[in-house]
Amino acid sequence: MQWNINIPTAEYYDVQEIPGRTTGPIEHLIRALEDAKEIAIDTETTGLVRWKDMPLYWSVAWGNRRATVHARTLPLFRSVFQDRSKRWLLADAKYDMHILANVGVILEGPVVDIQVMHALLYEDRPHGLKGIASHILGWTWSDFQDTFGKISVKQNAEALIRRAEAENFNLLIEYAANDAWGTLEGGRQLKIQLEKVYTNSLFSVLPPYINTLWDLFDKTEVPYTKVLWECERNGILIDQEYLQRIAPTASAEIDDLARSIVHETGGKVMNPNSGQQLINYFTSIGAPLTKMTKGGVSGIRKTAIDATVLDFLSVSHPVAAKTKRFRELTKLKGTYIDGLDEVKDPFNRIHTRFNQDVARTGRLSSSGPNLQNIPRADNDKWKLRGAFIAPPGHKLIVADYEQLEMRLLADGSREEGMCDVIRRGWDIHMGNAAMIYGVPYDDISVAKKTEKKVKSGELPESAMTEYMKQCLIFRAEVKTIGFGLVYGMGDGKLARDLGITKKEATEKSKHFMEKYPAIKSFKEEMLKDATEYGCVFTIMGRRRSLPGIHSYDRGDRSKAERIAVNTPIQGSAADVVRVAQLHCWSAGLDARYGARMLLQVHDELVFECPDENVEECKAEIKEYMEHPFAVELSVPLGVDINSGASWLAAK
DNA sequence: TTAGCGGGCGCG
DNA sequence: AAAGCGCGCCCGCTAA
Repeated sequence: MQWNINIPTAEYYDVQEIPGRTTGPIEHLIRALEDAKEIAIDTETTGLVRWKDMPLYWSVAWGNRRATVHARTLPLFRSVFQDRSKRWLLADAKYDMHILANVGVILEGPVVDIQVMHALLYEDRPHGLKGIASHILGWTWSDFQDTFGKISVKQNAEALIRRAEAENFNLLIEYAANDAWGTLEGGRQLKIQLEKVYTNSLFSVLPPYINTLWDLFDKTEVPYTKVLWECERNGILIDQEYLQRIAPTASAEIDDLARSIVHETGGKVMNPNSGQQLINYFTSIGAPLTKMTKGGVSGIRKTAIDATVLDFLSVSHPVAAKTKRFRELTKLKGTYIDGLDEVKDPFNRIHTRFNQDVARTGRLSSSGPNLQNIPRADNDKWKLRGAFIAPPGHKLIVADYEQLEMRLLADGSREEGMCDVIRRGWDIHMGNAAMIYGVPYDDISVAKKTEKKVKSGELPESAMTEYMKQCLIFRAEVKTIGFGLVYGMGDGKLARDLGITKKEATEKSKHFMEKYPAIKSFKEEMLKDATEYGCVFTIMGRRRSLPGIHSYDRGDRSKAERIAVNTPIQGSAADVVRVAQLHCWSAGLDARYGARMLLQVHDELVFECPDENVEECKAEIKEYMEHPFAVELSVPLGVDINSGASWLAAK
């Protein structure tokens, strides 16, 4: 096969020369790498578990050479790995960094993840090494499975590689060296491409040193990879006994509920988690099922039986209420109680992956397990956040941005009314309601407080006056409209959410826009960018292209328009948090306080800190988070920061 | 047994 | 005419 890139011969090295196998003495490779400034590196490992698995082979590419090397040589390359002036190129960098760290190897220089580079340029394409190679280099080679065979229970990665070692060693050398060469060449091309893309920001704070996507990548994404690697490496401690205590209770409760449902439906529903059985049952008793699902990729719409439908049916059918409860409990049990238990390390710590190249907006995603969707206390009878704890002598510090997206909307639009609300330190939704309906802020505030006291039984129902109720309706309306406009909500959905007619909803959103005209202009500006340039920008100059914006399909076009409004807000929030994390990291909180960053949950950071340093550390984190940029935004950023023995207690 | 899909639902 | 954004995981179901 002829490829349109040059592929040098794969060299092989081991601790000592092996006639007919190695290419030369290992010292030659050490010397060559000592001279190299830019090196791609990859590992072949015993498996995919990042806190446990070990390297078997590693491969490197630099200049116009590539080599595969036995893992036992790694200690000999100390001088190479410790050289801070070297740039390392990797694909899925954090994975290999974990594997290397498992044998004591730390890459001290900057680590460049070509998957993140690719994600900045081509949001809608696959960012895996093989995907990048075929897309950017026009080069494909046989993947792990085609080279070594399928990983199964009986044949794990190590067994497969050992077999190749014995049976077809050259194939192994070739495969490993391909990965490194593809990474090096892909990285070189992507750098050239990133340098060509000039970027922009609607907001005023884009630092002068960011002109192109390469600048954005080099200044923020590259150091961020290491920050995230440390978060992953640290992991978060789990209270093992806590989980063990609630697991049987949960099982028993679920079983009871299931039995009761089977009984009440006369045995027609054997498994309340089966949508089909539920649909059959409710149809058989003549219950109305009108809602349809979206239909997934195929677009085939089916009868929906989700929480909204079950709520509706609950009024006349107790089975529906029980089914909903059953779903909630099995979700908690399966995903969070059993799920977390299965992935903890021997020290009861859980290591999520923070994916830097997944979300189209520039947000992180978290997986294996996802620690960004742990239930909140108000939605979880077992208080699972209480199972995430600090070790003895430590506290968890939890820092939350207050209304970050709304504040960025205020800054981006320069809507004076909204900026004013924020500068006064008002609650954003109450303040907006006051501005838009011309009601005194204090009245709404009093109404909210009274409502709270009535709910807790401290005050009688009669304490709520009609006027107070009206104030709260104003607040609820403005809150829904506010969130809705960030997501591009239509009036139909707004009407449904507020329980009013569509005509009324249209009136209300019109009224909102009349009072906050700059918000309207902001939306129009984003749509203009999208139409003219085919992309929108975030505060740090991240781009998202919108191919659907000129689609002839009205649905696709509308979707692109909603994205055009949402991405600058959601993506800018992600940028702010990212920059704050970089500040926290470069401030050396670990060295000075023994404080470690553990989690990022979009607008929230979680740290672990020795008791005696908690207050000082909190003050510093708050400062970094509230002032991420050299230039101040047009509104202040607010951070709510707390500490406690657990994630639950620190809220 | 395994893989992929759709529905549903947890979070921000 | 109607249309909310961004994720990942569990479960049931079907096909291979």
